[in-house]
Amino acid sequence: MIYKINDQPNMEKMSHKEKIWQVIHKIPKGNVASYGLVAKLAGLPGYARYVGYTLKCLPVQTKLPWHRVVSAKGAISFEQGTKKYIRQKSLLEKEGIPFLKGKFSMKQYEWKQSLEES
DNA sequence: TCCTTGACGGAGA
DNA sequence: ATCTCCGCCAAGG
Repeated sequence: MIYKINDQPNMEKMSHKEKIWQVIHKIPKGNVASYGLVAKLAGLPGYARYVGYTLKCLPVQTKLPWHRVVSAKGAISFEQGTKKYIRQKSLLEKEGIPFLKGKFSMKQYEWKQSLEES
C-alpha cells in the first residue's frame, strides 16, 4: 500500500499498523522512543508488543526510522552481537546517542513529544 | 477454536 | 542493579 509521509489522515480509519508508522515517522533524529510510548502516542495503550510485531513486518528498505524504537529500559531488543543489534546500535550512535553499559539513556534521549508539538 | 509465539513492560523478589 | 514472572494482544499454526 502507499504510505504518504505527510498525510495526517483520520486516525479512526487507519489500521493499527498505519497509526504506528505515523508515530515512528515523527520521532526526531537524535531521540529514541520505547515500544510502549509509540503505542501510547498511536492511541493504542497496551500495544507495546504489537509495535514490535509491526516493525518486524517492515520491508528491509523502509525509510521509517525503526532504529529509534528501543525497549523501555533503553536496551536494544535484538540478541546481543547479532547483525541487527549492531546495526541499530551504530545507527543511533551515528545520530549522537551514546550507548553505555548495553543501553541508551532514556532519561536524556527519550522523545518528549509534548515539548515538540501538539 | 485453542495454543504458541514474540523487536514488550512493569511489579516483585 | 538483576532476574523472574505474568499480563498484554495480534498473528499464525
